[in-house]
Amino acid sequence: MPDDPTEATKPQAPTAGPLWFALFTEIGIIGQLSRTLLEKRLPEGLISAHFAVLNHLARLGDGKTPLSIARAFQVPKTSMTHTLAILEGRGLITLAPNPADGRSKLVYLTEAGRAVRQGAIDGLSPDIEHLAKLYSLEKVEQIVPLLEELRQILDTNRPG
Amino acid sequence: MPDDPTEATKPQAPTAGPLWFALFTEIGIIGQLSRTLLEKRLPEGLISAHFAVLNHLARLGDGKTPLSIARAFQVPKTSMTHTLAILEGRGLITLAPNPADGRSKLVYLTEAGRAVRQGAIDGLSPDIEHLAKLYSLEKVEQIVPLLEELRQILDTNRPG
DNA sequence: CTTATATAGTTCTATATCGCACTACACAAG
DNA sequence: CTTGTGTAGTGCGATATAGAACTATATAAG
Repeated sequence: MPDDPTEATKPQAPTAGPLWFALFTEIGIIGQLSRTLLEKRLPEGLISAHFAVLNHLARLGDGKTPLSIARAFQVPKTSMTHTLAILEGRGLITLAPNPADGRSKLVYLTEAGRAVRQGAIDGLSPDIEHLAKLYSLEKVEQIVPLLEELRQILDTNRPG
Repeated sequence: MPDDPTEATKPQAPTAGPLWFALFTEIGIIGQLSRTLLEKRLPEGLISAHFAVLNHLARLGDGKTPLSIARAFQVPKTSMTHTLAILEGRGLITLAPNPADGRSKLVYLTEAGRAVRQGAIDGLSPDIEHLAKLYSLEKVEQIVPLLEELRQILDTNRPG
């Protein structure tokens, strides 16, 4: 029935669907491209998911639990266990028992972890400057709040 | 030196970097959330990457080569080989030799493939209607062209 | 025609992601 | 204290992603 051409004659909301699809498609591709860009600036073997954790801890403060980090990125906790094991193996974070809860742990950045994060950020700055020449700051300023709002809506209406 | 506070007093482009970071962070998280949303509406075992291929072929016409599809999504061709093998195994596409190039193949949607795609789209329409109540169409219309432009810039300036 | 180089796709292998089942601890009820 | 229920994290297995090396075909140079 959605293929019925007469459907399209409905006065309100003629076909918002395709626009939403286009939105998510663009977001998917840009996500892919930016991930690739970032990973070129990371030490061998580190990927976007690893950086994301380092960045999260540096920006919002470390001493977070693994589960809270997993939730922040909307990934299963098993994935986070794996990511944290890699980071710990590389000496970029340390895992300490949570004094407030025996089931839990707390994640702390090491100096090496901070350095890797800062190095990636510094390494990206030429890329960003280059982008800034081609895509005006005004556009970025326009998009970011719109995306933040959308993210929040998707986030709070998750279970579906 | 990027931590030097005096840096921030530069008249032009005081710190565009963090804004760009925020942009890509939001895009990453929204990508993650929308992927999860989509996968709830797909048949068991099919994921976002599989749907993307079906959708691509349905929208732009089938008879594409595997490599062209890989490029459209910015994934390595080895990943596409795998994805296509899954889709073929499920009877959602067929792979035919390319009469114009003996090295190459052409990908065609089967009726089952079209049906799975349409089923996912139909299944998503309640979700989209729900989103549309919380996030105005105007905002989507505002974002999409901005993202398209950004994607194109990232796409053409890839090698870095 | 022969050779050199480039391209499409696959195979192999390593790592990432994620669901399921499990353990350990927390906390409330009794 | 004991029991029942919920939560944090892990181990394991299945599938996804991606780089390196390989095969087969195409195309250009001579």
